[in-house]
Amino acid sequence: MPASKQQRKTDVLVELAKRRGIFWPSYEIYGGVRGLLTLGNIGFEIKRRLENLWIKYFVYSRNFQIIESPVIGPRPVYVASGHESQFTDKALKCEKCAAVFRADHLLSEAGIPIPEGASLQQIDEIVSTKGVKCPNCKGDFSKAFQWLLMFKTEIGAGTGEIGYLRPETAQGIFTEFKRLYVHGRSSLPMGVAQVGRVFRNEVSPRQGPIRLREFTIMEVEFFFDPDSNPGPSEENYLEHEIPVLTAEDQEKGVTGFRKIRVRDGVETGLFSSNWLPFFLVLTKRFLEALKIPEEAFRFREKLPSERAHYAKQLFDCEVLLESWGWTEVAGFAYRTDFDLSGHMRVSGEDMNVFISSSGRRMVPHVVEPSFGAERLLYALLEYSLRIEEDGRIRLSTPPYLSPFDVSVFPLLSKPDFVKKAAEVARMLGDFKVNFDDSGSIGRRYARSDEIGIPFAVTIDHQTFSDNSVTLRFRDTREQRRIEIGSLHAELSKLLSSPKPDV
RNA sequence: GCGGCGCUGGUCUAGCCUGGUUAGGACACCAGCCUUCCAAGCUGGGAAUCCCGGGUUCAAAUCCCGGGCGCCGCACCA
Repeated sequence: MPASKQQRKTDVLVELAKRRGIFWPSYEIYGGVRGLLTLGNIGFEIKRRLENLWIKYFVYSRNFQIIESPVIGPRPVYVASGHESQFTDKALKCEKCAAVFRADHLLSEAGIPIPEGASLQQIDEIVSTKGVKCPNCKGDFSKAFQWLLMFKTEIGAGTGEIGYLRPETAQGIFTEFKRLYVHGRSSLPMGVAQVGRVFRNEVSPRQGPIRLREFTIMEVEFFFDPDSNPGPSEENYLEHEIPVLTAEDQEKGVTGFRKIRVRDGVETGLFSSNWLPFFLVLTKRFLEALKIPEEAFRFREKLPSERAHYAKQLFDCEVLLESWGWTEVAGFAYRTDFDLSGHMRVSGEDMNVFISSSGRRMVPHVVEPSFGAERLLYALLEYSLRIEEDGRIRLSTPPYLSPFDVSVFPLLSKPDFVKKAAEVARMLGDFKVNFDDSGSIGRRYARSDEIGIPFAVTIDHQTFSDNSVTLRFRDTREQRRIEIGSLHAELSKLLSSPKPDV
């Protein structure tokens, strides 16, 4: 077996990504910064198409709103959201061996319950009165310290007004809720989406493109009234099967997942809101469109101890990756009215809405599907990567998620061939065309396959006599002769993306 | 954060242990020739802060110290 077959896909992909301009570590000339990544020409386009497909599935198909809010938020926003106090690790550092522990984990493992939101002083007191020592070396701990996972900045010159870089896009939706509700014709349910950069000052980011300090989130805040809109009015989603690993199964030590028909899950009370399984089914359709294999993703219900501070119930969508195992690519949280109530309390603005059917006023509840774009991009690339027997690399991305729509090549790099090829390339101006006339035809096909361009049009001798070209398919290397006149229509058909059917 | 290992043109790497010519190769790239379909060949070419800083030495890619980044394990991952 050739060595190339035993190569890790991760290594091949990372090498390809650097060499062909998909992604690479940022600021390398200054030594690099952990957790920051630059997307190149190819990576940018694949990610942009991935985002567009997500928008098609999660925004357009449901007629949701989509907005773009600032990356910087004033401090009160993140006081109200609970991030300033909760999106933080209180940590203890051993004075002897310098190991760092999360205070809550360390103390609860030692059988000492600590009060919710304990202050640093309280933790120091507990540590000294209970005589807690470092589990590694029995050394003493220094004073507890706080590690805030949000990036902090200052708004304005010398004003001292603290701002935070957003750790999620959600708060930019919640803070605008009153206006968005009017734009949404003052009725529930209502979905508002956002795609944008978020920032998390991770203690120790690693795993290449998987754990980043700055990345792109694609999320929907879905507002509803649990009494009058407990779930979708259509019932199609109930008949779908989804791969689920429940909290109950995990507590029993089960590690696999099982296929659950949504209707059965609903009837056994698995879901705290029926909007959760609806979005899980939509996500299953989305991952199918990404060609992530059926056995390679699952929805894992998070255990109560793993849940974010705002979540009543949380499912992660995990994709199985070669190097990192089951990896979270999306989270589905039932946030209840936690966020709007928080902003109501801190800002003093009334977030209640009037429900006509019941004549009642209430603060809307929220279910939030939230996707990490870079992780999905990586998963897409890993499951698209093909390493041929002869060592050739091919990215078998779905056509609608490829960095170019089509390559156009002259068979030979002679002036008349090149001229004709340029003409055909111009004619296909509605598509993103990769025109290449350097090297041999085989080399050009290889370069084109390597970055996943699904189709190639080649101008050959016959083109000059009957105005036909060959259309080559990346995955099969099959070639079909086609009239130049029907090329546009044929490509449009081949490049169309699927529609969510939920 | 802790420990181990690593870092050399765009990519992958030889050289490092045992300090000393113009830091070698493969692939990729560019130009020309050739070429009737899958990384062919020929000729020429460009391209390297040997991760950064300091130290030892007549002399450092090579030895020592500190830092950055990467990988693996531990910890962390609202």
